Order: sequence, then structure tokens, then C-alpha cells
Amino acid sequence: MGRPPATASAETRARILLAARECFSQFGYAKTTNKDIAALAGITTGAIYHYFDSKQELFVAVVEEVQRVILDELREAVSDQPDLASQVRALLGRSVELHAHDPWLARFISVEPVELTRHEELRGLLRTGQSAVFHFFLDVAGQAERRGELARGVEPQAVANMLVAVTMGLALFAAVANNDDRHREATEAFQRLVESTLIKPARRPARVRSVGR
Amino acid sequence: MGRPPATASAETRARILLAARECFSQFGYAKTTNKDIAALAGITTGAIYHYFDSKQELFVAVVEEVQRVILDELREAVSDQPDLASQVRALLGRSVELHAHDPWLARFISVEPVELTRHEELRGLLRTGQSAVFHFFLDVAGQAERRGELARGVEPQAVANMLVAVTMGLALFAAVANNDDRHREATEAFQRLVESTLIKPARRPARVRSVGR
Amino acid sequence: MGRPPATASAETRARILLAARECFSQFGYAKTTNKDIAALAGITTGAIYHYFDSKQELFVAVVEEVQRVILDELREAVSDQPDLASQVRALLGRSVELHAHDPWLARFISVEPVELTRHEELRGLLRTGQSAVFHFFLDVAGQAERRGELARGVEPQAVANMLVAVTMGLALFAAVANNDDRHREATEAFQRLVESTLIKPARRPARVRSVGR
Amino acid sequence: MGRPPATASAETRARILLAARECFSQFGYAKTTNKDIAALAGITTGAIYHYFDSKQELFVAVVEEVQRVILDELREAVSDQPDLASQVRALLGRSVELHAHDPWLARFISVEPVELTRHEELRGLLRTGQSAVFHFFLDVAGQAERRGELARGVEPQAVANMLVAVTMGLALFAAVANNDDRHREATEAFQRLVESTLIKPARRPARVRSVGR
DNA sequence: TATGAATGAGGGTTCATTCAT
DNA sequence: TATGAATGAACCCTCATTCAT
Repeated sequence: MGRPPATASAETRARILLAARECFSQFGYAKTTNKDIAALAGITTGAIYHYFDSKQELFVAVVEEVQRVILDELREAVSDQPDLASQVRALLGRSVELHAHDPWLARFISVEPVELTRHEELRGLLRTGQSAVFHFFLDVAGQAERRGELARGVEPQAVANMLVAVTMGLALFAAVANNDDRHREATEAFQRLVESTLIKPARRPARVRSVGR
Repeated sequence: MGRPPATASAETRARILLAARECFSQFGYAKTTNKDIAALAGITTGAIYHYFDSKQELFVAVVEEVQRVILDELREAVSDQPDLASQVRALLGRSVELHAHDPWLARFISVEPVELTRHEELRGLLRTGQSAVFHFFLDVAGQAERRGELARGVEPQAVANMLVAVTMGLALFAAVANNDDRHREATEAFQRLVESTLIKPARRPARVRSVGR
Repeated sequence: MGRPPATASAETRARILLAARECFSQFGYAKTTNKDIAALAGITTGAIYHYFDSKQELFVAVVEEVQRVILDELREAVSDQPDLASQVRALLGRSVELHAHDPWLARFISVEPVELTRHEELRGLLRTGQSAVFHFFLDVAGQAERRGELARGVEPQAVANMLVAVTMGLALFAAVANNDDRHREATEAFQRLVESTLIKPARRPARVRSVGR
Repeated sequence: MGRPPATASAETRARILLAARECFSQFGYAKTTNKDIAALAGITTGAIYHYFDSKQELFVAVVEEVQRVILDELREAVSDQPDLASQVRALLGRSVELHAHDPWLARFISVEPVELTRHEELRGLLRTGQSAVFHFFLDVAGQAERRGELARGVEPQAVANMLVAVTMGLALFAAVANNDDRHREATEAFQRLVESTLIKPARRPARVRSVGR
């Protein structure tokens, strides 16, 4: 209030973070140049270094910010949902909204784990774990198990893994298709799968067989 | 197959393609250097240019090769499967096998669409469409619809989209988790979802509501 | 001295000069950054520009200040010494004291001529000549000649050149060895040379031959 | 002989080393740019990296080469000289010749220790010790002691330190004065000091007093 | 007087690409 | 066919300098 420069400064920093998020989402870490980010933020490349020590640090700052926002969204979405199917529906719904409303935010979460896999320098800088989202899904699946919603022999961990994979896959699909409607369609189809209303039950239901080897 | 005297030249070209596939899978297009590829192929960077006009051309050559192989695998996997659930199981099973047997091949299919999105130069060079896999899944879903396996109001396109998304998601998950067992678990969980044996039916099944907005 | 109410401003300026002297001595002109100097002076880089027009001007200000101080020291040291050998001893002794007491001041005089050679921009800005120290030594040698202390055929200029070279060499040595004791040892050895008490006279003294070509 | 490319390559490498030696001597490590070196060597900056991993490695390569050459010169100069005074004369004479014949080589040895002091990154890369020249002088002084040429109480180490300091000082002087004649004059004056023929003995020789503290 | 945000030029370095051999 | 020397553009980053506050 009484400190305009600090305000302006914080605002610039936020603009850089936002621009970086968009560029990294769109082009990936390696292809994004400081010039891209600076141009989008309306500054020059040198100014970035007043706020972040390096491109690497900027990337992890984006990661940490996005993780925080996404986790808040996810947590809020599942609260008050009575069972797993509703929770998943809520999550997917929130995810679709996010994609429509802030594509770069949503896409970033499918970009981030890949970049962290590719660039070990980045992994080392990340203070928060990489697996925050996984733990969230593990929580959700664990609670479902405790409520007796999982079929016999189904491990919560496996469900969490699957949900992580599907979430990333849908985010990736949204990024690649670049089409909100197709994204919603795909999401809805998955939701029906969860609710067993996608595919008509076969006459003689296939016995559960192991997948793979 | 039918040309026994495969020249040394053809062999070198194959080695380059293989090395490129691995590097692109692991590091992405931008971070992979010609030197990386050459080193892995046991040659020098200059030699690459006897076989491919540019790094870009090399990438699309890998794309086309991988698409061919993958589509063959997928087509073979679904043949002789009577219904959608079995087909999906067969696809997923084959996919898990591929990941275990040739990780770089399998991972490449989750890398490729992202790279094509990021680098428009590459998109322009691709002779085959980017959506070969999508069309394959559309076929599968269309046949299921014609067999009456899809619930009322379910569009085959939506199912295809969802299957593409889930497939990419699982491939991504395999790449990121770098753990064949977790990958299989996640895949199996999804398969149970398809077969409605993952989640116990809720007492009063939630009405099908639209997901998202 | 005669202006008691030294303003805070003058004090800041002095701090900058001192910090600059230390940084330039230690890192040289090119490697020293304004930030280094500002940090050591306890201010920010912008403030430097209230006192000096540029890094270059700051450097020459340091040069001029150091030259003044050093020349005062040297002049005071030689006064009241009856002959060349005593004068040299006095000079060297004072020099050793300076190095022990204010290393950065002393080292600066071996740094300064090199920097002026390397950066012609700096040479142009220097108001005082570069050769003040040389002229001082020329004076000393000239007086020795007039007192008949130089051997036949020895030019005072040559003696002055030699003394400049040795002085710089010892200063350089002090900076590099970073060890006051070794510096004193070396200085003392040179002093004995001047007094002909370092090396025992050879039986048949080598005839004076020209050095070099 | 039968390998022209290797020859051309080695020749380019040598040209880079030579250009680097000159630039580092003239401008110092920090101010010398790769562009300077490349231009002088008649190539582009990128080519430097075919031969040296970094500017730092290039610098230490120059150091090691120059040390080798200089030490060979010094060793050859002192061989066959019967006593310390003659050895010093021979060394100084050779040094003057070097300065006249290859200024950059000679000047580099006064630049090198300073740069190593300023840039710790360089120190870490240097495989050979920094003190090769010092050890050489220590040898010379040690032999003189064993021949009984040093006055009572004179440590060979002190003599070596002094000789190193004087040598560096003369090299510095040559670089700064940029005048072969003045350099020779100064060197000759020092040589006469060694031979006690510079200054006439004072009537009452000053007692040997400690210099400094 | 002093700050610190911002600029812009330039430095070291990488790398796809070319080409003589 | 294959090498590896060489180029030149582009990248990340630094830093002297300016200026609004």
C-alpha cells in the first residue's frame, strides 16, 4: 500500500512466472528461450535475472507455483464428495474447467514430469517432491479402500497410479488436440467408464485376467 | 526381410534410426544433439548427413518408423478379439509387453505428439498424418458401436479420444515412473475399470451427469 | 585534516575509494564489478555513480590517490638518508611495512601499471603522469650520481629503471606469495645485494660484460 | 608426414595457443575475449572449442607450454656457469634476449602468477605446480650455497625468492615500458649490483641492519 | 543521497550444418 | 562411406549504466 516499488516489483515477478509457465508449457524447457519469456512478460532478458538466478531456477519456481495451485484445486474439488466415483467425476470436471479457463496452467502438469525426467539439473533444484500429485491420488484411493469401495485384491496404489496416468494422459491430449470439446468428450468417456456406463456388460463377463506378462 | 544382402550402408542407417529413437525418447527433440545420436550409433555427426538431410528429417523418419511398428503391433493385438473389452485388454497387454521389451519404442509414442506440437517445423515434414493411432482407435470404437457394445448416446469418437488419451497417459507414466511393475499395475487397474471390476457399484448409482461445464 | 565537519557524503566517497582499491588490487580492473565494490563499501551500485562518473573514473581516482600516498611515503622514507644504499634500505623497509600494514595499498602499485597498459581507455583519463614513481627514483639516482656514488659509466636512468622494476617485482611477489615473511626475506636479500653483503666476492671477479645481446 | 589433416589440425592448435599467449599477455585473462584470440589465429570462435574445452583450459594450456619453454631456456642458460654471479648474468642475458625475440612469451611469465592469484578457477585446473620457476631458482641458490658463495646467514630460499621477484619485476617492467633498451639497461644495472660494481662502496659501510620490522 | 528495477551490449559456449579429405 | 575441422547463429548469462522513486 505504501510501497509502490515493491508492488511493481512483485507484479513484474508474477508476470515473468506467468510468461514462463506459458512458454514452458508450449515449447518445453529446452526450446523456450529467455527471450521468449521476456518478450511475453514485456521486459528484456536481463531483467529476468533480477528475480531468478537462472533459467533453471525459474523453471522450478514455476513448478512449485503450479503444484501449489493445482493441488489446491484438486483438494477443493474432492471435498464433500461421498465416494470415489463422485470424487473422480469432480476431479475430472475441475480439470476440464481448468483446461478451458487456463490452458497453460493445466498443460504444465503434463509437461513438468517429463522435463524433470529429461533434465536432471532441474530435479536437483526442486525443493518440493515431484510426486505431490501422486500422493494426493494415493490419499483419495486409500480413503476409497477404507470405505470399502475397491474390489477385492485392488491395491490403492495401483488405483492412484492409474489415476495419475489418466490425468496426465488427458492433459496431454488436451495439449495435443488443442480442442476443448474433444478434451471434454474424452474426459466424459472416461468418467462413464468409472461409472460403468460406457460399455454394455458383455453377456458372459470376461474373467479378470492379468494384463501383460 | 526379402533382401538378404543388406548392405553395410543400410545397417548403419538402421543404427542411426535406433539411436535417434532412443535419444529422442529420453531427452526430447530439442535436447538431443546430433553428437548424442552419433555417439550412440558409433559414428560421427557428419555421417548422419549421408542418410538424413537434417535433424528434422531424422526425427520424422523415426516417427514414421515407430508409427508403422506400433500400428502393426496394435492391429495384430486386436485381431481375433470378440468385443471391445477384450480388445482393450489385448491392446494394453501388448503395450505393457512393449514397454518391458523395448522401452524406447514404447515411450516414443508419448513423446512424439508433444514434439510435433512444439516444433511446427517438424509437423510440416511429416508425410503420414499425425493421427494414425487415433484413426486406429476410431476404427476399434466404431466396430464396437456397430456390434452394439456402446451405451446409448456414446459417440465412438469420444471413446477413441479417451483411449488415445489413456494410452498416451500410460506411456507417459511408464516413462516417468521408469518402473515396469508400477506401469503394469496402473494398466491393470485401468483394464478393470473397462471391465467394471475395479469399483464396487454404488448402492444408488450416481446419475450420469455431464462432466465439466 | 583541516575540515572537521567531514560530511557523511565525503565519508561514503572515501569508503568507495577504499573498497575499489582493495577490489582492483585483488581482482584487477576487468574482473572487479561495481557490485563487488558496492558490497564492500556497504552501498548499492547505483550510489557509486553519485561520486564517480564511471568505473573508469573510479579507477583513475584510486590511482591518483594511491600515487599520492605512496609518493609521500617514499619521499619521507628517503629524507635524511645520507647515501644511496641507505636510501634504498629505507625505501625497502618502508615498503615492507606498508605491505604488512595495508596490503591492498601496496599491491596496487604493481597492479596499476599493468592495468594502464592493458586498458588504453584508462590511460587517457589519467591526469597525473603514469611515471611519477619513476621520476622519484630518477631523482634519487640522480642525487646519488651527483654525490659520486655511482660507478663509472652507470647512468642514473638505468639505476632508476632497475629500482622501479625491483620495487614492482617485490610488490608483485608479495601479492602472489601472500606471505609477509617471504616478502621480507626477499626484500632483505635484495638489500644485501645493494650493500654487497649477499654474495662473497669471487676470487677473480668476472669482468663486467654486457648483459644481453 | 603421411597425415596431412592431423598436421593441419596440430598447426591450428598451435596457432590458437600462440594467439592466446599473446592476447593473455597483452590484455590479461579477463579482458581477453575468445573473439580476440580467434581473430588473431585466423579462425572463428567456435573452432577454439575443437581444441580446448573452455577459455580456462586454454589458459592453463598456455601456462603449461610457456612454463616448459621458459624452464628449458633457464636451465640451458645456467649450465656451464661456474658461480652464482655468472649464472645470474646468464639468466638475465637470456631473459633479455627472450624479451627482444619473443615479447609475449617473456611477458607471460609475469602475467601468469597474477592471473592465477586472481582466478581460483584457473588454479584448480593447473596440473603442473605454479612454482616451477621458484624451484628452479631454489636449485640455483642451493648450489651456490653448497659452493660456499653465499654470505653467512643467507638462506638459499631468501635468495631464490629475491631472484623470482626481480625476474618478475624486470619482465613486468619490460611489458610496461615496452622498450627493449630500457629493459636492457635496468637488467644490466641489476647485474652490476650482483657483481658489486654498481655502487661504490661507502666509506663506512653501513652495518647490515634488518630491513622492515 | 541512495535504492533497485531495468536496459542492452557483449561474453563464453553450444550445436546443426558444411565440406575438404 | 566416413571423418573431423570449421563455421556462424543463437543461447544463457553478466554487468556497466540509467533512472524513477
